[in-house]
Formats: sequence, C-alpha cells, structure tokens
Amino acid sequence: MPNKKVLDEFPAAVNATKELTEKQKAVLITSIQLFAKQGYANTSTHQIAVAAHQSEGTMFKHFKSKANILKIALEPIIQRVIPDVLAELQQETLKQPMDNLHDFLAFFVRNRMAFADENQDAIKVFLSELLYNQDLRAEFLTTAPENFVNTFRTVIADFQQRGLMVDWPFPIIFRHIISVLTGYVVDRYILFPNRDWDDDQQATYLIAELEKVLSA
Amino acid sequence: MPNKKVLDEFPAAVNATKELTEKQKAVLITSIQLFAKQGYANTSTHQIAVAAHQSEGTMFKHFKSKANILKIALEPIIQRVIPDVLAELQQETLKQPMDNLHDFLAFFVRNRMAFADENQDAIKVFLSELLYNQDLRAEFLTTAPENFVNTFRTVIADFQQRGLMVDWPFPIIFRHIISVLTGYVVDRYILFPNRDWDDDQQATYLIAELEKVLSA
Amino acid sequence: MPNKKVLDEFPAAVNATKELTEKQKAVLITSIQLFAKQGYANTSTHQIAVAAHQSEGTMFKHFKSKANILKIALEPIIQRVIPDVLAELQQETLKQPMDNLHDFLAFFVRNRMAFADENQDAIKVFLSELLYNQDLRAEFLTTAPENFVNTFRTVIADFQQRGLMVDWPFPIIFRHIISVLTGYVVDRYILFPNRDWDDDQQATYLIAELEKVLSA
Amino acid sequence: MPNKKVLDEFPAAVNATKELTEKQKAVLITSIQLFAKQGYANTSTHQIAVAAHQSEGTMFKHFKSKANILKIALEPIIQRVIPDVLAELQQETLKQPMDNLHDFLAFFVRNRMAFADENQDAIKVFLSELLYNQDLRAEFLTTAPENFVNTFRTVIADFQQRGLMVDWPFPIIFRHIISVLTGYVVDRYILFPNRDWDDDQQATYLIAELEKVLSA
DNA sequence: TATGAATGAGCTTTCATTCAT
DNA sequence: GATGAATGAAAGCTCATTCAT
Repeated sequence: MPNKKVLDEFPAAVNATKELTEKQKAVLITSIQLFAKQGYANTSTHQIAVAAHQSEGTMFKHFKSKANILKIALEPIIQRVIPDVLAELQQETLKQPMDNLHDFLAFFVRNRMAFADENQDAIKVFLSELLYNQDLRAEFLTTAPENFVNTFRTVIADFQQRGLMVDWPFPIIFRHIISVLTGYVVDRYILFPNRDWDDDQQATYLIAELEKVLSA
Repeated sequence: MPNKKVLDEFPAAVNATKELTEKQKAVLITSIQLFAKQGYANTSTHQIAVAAHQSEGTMFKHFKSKANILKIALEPIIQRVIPDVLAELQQETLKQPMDNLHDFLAFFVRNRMAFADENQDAIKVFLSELLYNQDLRAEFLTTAPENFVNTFRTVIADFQQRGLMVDWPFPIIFRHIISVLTGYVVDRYILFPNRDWDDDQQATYLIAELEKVLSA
Repeated sequence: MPNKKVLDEFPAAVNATKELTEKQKAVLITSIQLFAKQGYANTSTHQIAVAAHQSEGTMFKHFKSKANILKIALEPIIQRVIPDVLAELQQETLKQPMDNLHDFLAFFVRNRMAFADENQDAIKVFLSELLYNQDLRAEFLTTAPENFVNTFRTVIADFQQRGLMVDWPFPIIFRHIISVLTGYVVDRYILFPNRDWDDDQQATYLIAELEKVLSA
Repeated sequence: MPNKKVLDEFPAAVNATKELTEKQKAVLITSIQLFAKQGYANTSTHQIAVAAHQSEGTMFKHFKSKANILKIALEPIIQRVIPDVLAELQQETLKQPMDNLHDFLAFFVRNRMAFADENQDAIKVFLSELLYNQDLRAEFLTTAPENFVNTFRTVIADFQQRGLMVDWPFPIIFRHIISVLTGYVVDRYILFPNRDWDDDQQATYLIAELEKVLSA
C-alpha cells in the first residue's frame, strides 16, 4: 500500500480550504499512479476517469483541467517534504537531545527514506514534471525556499556554529544532501525497483556517505 | 552555441554507418533543443520540421518516426558519456602519471563538467525520457554496463587495491559519484541556469565532496 | 430508398448487443453508400462524418476505426443472406408444400433478387472487399459455412434424395447457383444499373437457367 | 510461373505502338503481382519501384501516374480475352470441323481455363478494379463490345441458326456463360486457391453445366 | 537521361474540454 | 449536480508526384 500516506495527507494539506469527496480523492490517487506508470502526457483524462470510477464531466467540474489535477495531486509532496520531517524531528528530540551530526543524519536519512517509500509514485511524477511543467516549477521554486530551504538553512547553520559540520557554503551542502538522497531514490524506486534491496544496509551507507562529507 | 559538441560528435557516433546531410543534422539538433525547452511529448513533428527548415515528409522518410528522431539524437549521449572521458584520460596520463585520487577526481570532474556544458540540452532530454520511455531505457540499461559501468568498475577497483579509495561496494561508490555529478548538472543547467555560476569554484567543491567520501 | 432494408435489419442483427442511435445508423448507411460509389479506400472518414452530420471524434468513439465501420456495416449482409430466405421459405411452405424443384427455384430466385435490390450498395462493397480485406474474408469464410453453406447442403441433399435434382457433388451445384445469381447481380446493379431492366423477365430466365441445369 | 503469358503478350499487345524495355515490363508485371496480393489502393508506387528495381522518377517519366501503370498493365487482359480464343479456335477448326455444341464448349472452356490459370493475378485485379475505377470501366465497356461481345454474338447466333442452341436472347446466354466461368475462376483462384483442385474434373463439370443450359 | 530526395496535402486517430440532458 | 456524448483541432505519418542534380 505504497500510496497510503499520500491519501492520508490530503486532509491535512488540502481539506483546510476544500472538502474532498472520496471520489475526488480517488481521482488524485489514480492520477498519480497512472502518471507514475505511463507519464503525464501519455495518460488521458478518460483513462483517469475510468480508473477512478468517475465521469469525465464531474472530474472537470471539480478539477477544471488535466494540468490542475496534476497540480493538486502533487501539492502534498511539495508542501510536506520538510514539514513532516520537522514535526517528527521535534518529537524525536523531546525523547533525547540530538547533539551530534551522526544522530541527526541517521534520523533524517531514515525519515526521508520512509517518506520516499510511501510516496514513490508522487515523487517520480514530481521529478519528471519539474523538468518541463512551468507552472509546477514556478510554484515549487517559490514555495520551497519558505518551508523547505530556509528551515534547512537554520539547521545547517546551527551545526556549523557548534563546529559539528564542515564550513562550506549552504548551497553546496544543501545540494550535496539532496543529490545523495535523490540519487538513492532514483536508483531504488525508478531505475531498479525490482532488485533485491536491503534497506537497512542502504541507510547505513547513505548515512556514512553524508557523514564523511559533512563532518567538520 | 551550446550544442556544438553534440553536432561534432555525430560524425564519430553515427556517420560510421550513415551519412547525415546538413539538414538531417539540423533536424536532430533542433529536436533536442525543442525537446529540452518543451518536452518530447509537447513538441510536434510539424514544429520540428519548420524549425529545421525541412518538410515533414522528408523528415519521416529519413527518421521513420518521432520516437526514432529522439533515439538517434540521444545516441551520442548514451554512447559517449564514458568513452570520451577515457580517451582524454589516456592522453592526460601520458603527460603525467596519475597516482593519487585527487588528481583523478579533479580530471574526471572537470572533464564531465565540460561534457555537461556542451550537451546540456541532450542531457536534460535524456534524463527526462529515461523515466517513461521504455525503449530508450532498455537501450541504455543494456548499453551502459558494457561501455560505462564496467569501465568504471575497473578504475574503482584499481584505486581500492592500491589502498587509495574506501573499501565500499562498487554500486554504492558508483551511485555516489553519479548522484553528486548529476545533482550539480540539474542544479546548474535545469533548475537555475540563469544564476551567476562560478564554474571553477563549483569544480573545487565537487572534487572536495567526492574526495572526502571516497578517500580511504 | 434502396437501403431501407439494410437499416431495418440493423435492429435484428446488431441491436441485440448494442443500441444504435439514429446518427450511428446514419454513419453506417452513409458509409455503405460512399463505399459503394467510390470504394472503401477512396472514402475518407472525414467525408463520412460530414455526410452523416457527425463529428469525426464521435464517430471514432463509437466505431473505433474505419475498418470497424465497414465491418459493422456489412455484418447484416454476412449474417442475413441465408437466414432471411430460410425464414421466409418456412412461411411459404406453410401455405403450400413445395414438392418440386421449379417452385423452390422460383421462390429462391425471386426472394434473393428482392434482397439484392434492397441491399445493392452493401453487396457491391461486400464483393469488392472480399478480395483484399483479410479480416472480412476470414469472418465470412468462418461464418458462411455454419449459417449458409450447411443449410444449403441440406436442402440440396433433400432434393437429390427425392430424385428431383441432378446427382452432382454439392460444391459444383452450390457454385453454379451462386455464380448465376451473382452474375445477374453484377450485371444488373454494378455494370449496367441504368439499363431498362424487366425484372420479371430476368427472374423467368434465371429460374429457367437453374432448372435446366439442376433438374435430374 | 503463372504470369509468363502476361509478359509474353506485352509485345503483341503494346509493342506495336510503344517499345517497352525490360525494366518497364518488370514494372508492369510487378505491379500486377502486388495489386493482386494487396489491392491497388494498398500498394504504393515506392513499393512497386523497389520490387521492379526501378527508380520512382524513371517509373513516373514513363508511366506518368499510378493509375496509368494499372491501365497499361491490364490492357493485355482487356484486349486479349477473346482474340486469343478466336485465333486458337481457327487453328482448331482447321484440324477438324466443330459442328456440335459440346465440342465447341469443351474447346472454349478448356481454353479459357488455361487463360485464367496463366493470368490469375491480372484477372483478380481486373475484376476488383472494374467495380470502382471509372476510367478502366469506361475503356472496358467501350472496347469489349467490339472485339468481344460482337464476336461472341456471331458465334452464338450461328449455333442458334443451326438449331444447336436454345433460342434465348443473346444477353441472357452471354451472361450465363460469363457467370459460370467467372464463378469458377473466383472459386478456384481467389477464394480457395489452396484447395486440392482437379482441373480436369472441373472442366468436365463446367462443360456439362453449360451444355445442359445451352443445348436446344 | 536517370535518379531518389523533397514536397505538402491528406489520411486516420486521439484527446482535453464542453454541453445538453 | 452528475453524466457521458459530442466536438474539432491537432497529432503522427503516408504517398503520389515533382524536380534538382
């Protein structure tokens, strides 16, 4: 049930402003699944409607256009990549203070691996659409700094001030972390999803890679 | 003239079997440019024909299908990502023996940065098509091991045997290198092509990142 | 109104599984008319759509392909060449027993002449497509034996056993009857539709021809 | 080598006015073969050119249009269906006078069966094109009466005057003969070419069929 | 003269979106 | 409101014919 999380997040992310019926949720989930399997351009609205047991007319009444279905379906991904990890980080630090780089990286890597596992379809679609979808890109590049990059920046700066992290510019460090994690996700879920993966071993190496580079 | 290299490589990569006229080259270059700007699915063959000053009929006589235009246009990328660096590496090692990790990484990073700079459009298209284009993916995943992964494997193993590189499994090391370099390419050419990039500084950091992780 | 019968037969032949709207019927009738006038290959789907006052999109949604329009439009011909005559033959024999060859031939010839008159367009298209349309041919050659040839075989065998018909092999007799009737149809409706035909006289001769050959 | 005869007849039929090179003959023969296999509309001029080892340019220089290739390729069939049989009939009657209906029908049927066997491809194409090709049809319907129908009329009238043939109108008799023979050709060469045919037995029956109907 | 590359109109089919019911 | 039939523009591709070499 790899898309369970996406569904669960809809209420939190979207329901604040809009009520989503079960069928409307089905449209969003089905869309992500079909887009992930075939690509956005190769998926017809008819196909979505049939798979979501909706009529095309009703679908367009609510979502207005195919592009908008994509946009709404990906919103949780864009909005929750960081907030989630922050919320859980807070809970974690309540249990025990996280005063070394290793513990932080271990938590962060495993947390995001879990997120990737639960949202693999949406992530694949997001990565691919980021390339050519001007609107999505614009939204992401304006939203990301606020609830994503800036939060990250604070955490990094904190580690650096405590002398626990290498004193490189933030963009370099930020890109490095994203690169290593995204590289894993692409390898694991997009290029070779059928390999026999040992997730724990993978986590260990990812943490080690990041630690070697980022430690002061 | 960012696509100069792609053009120059056509003779080497394709002309062995087929002579390409100027107009046929124009079709391939124009296609890559349009695909990079709009995406493959959002670019019509009519648009390509007009931009390449060709009639659609002639285009289809030579290239048979839109999918085949893409395939042929990307062939140099698939075939030459590694052979190029190897050839130049050989020339380089003739000048001075490369017996430490830093020198190798410095050469490798700068060489592939140049390659990326020269083939940015084709790389963008390649990355995006890798996600959903079954044929391209199949071709890449069968071609890559031979002229790409295996060569890499030998070089890595050599450094490891000499005790100059960390003793991690090859897939981990391989993915790490690819991730870091691809992360840079996406950042530099796809997400923020208009930023004021200091390529030399970027190279320095990339080399440092890789060296910290890979050194024994 | 030469295609009245074709239309009337759609309910019986097709409506069992699918309801046909008026416009869908119009597509089928118009197609047959255009195919009969210009040939299948020389008739564009656009032409059909305009003539049937339909949009091409709607047409394709229902009929899926041009080939399928042809197939569905000809189905009544393939399915009803013999069943019709049999049904009416049964009704006829209720009125008066048909115990000589002449009466049978007279009924059969006039009945099929009426069928040809009502379905001339479809018959022309059918004959021409039989030559090169692999699918139609395959369907006909598998359907025909069941509801066509075998029924005929029984009737012929019956007359032969009663000593009323020449003792030749069935394929010879079958082909002879079909040849003579088809020859008439081609002469009458395809080669010289504008001649001044005396249908009654034609029937008399056709019956005489068949009777001379087939009588014991 | 079923098309040998067609080729051999080209000199006689066409060379009087036009010289045909070997390659031009190849175009005509190949066309007929392809048209017979796939239909005229489904055969491209490119396909013909390749199969005949000709360039499309040269082909069009000589034949002007695809329609004209068909027309010229079928000319021998149209021109020689009857003249052939007449010439051989003359030779035959020199050996022994043919003063009964059976001998004439036997000669005629076997002679036309041989013709059909040698020109099966061209006959198939001719029959199919007769349906929709206005030009071919017009040519045939003006040419046929002169060198075909009228000759036939004379022979029939002669038999009738001698009291050897039924006293029916010529069109009825003519159509009957053509129908029976064409029915055989379609059965033998178009519908079921792969059956195990006993040509001698077929001839016997065809003669018997015609004799029963036509005898006085 | 012989060639085959070039042409562009026309083909069948798809699809996001609208609208009558 | 919900439906799915209807729309028609645009897609990829083919082809008979022309024309520069």
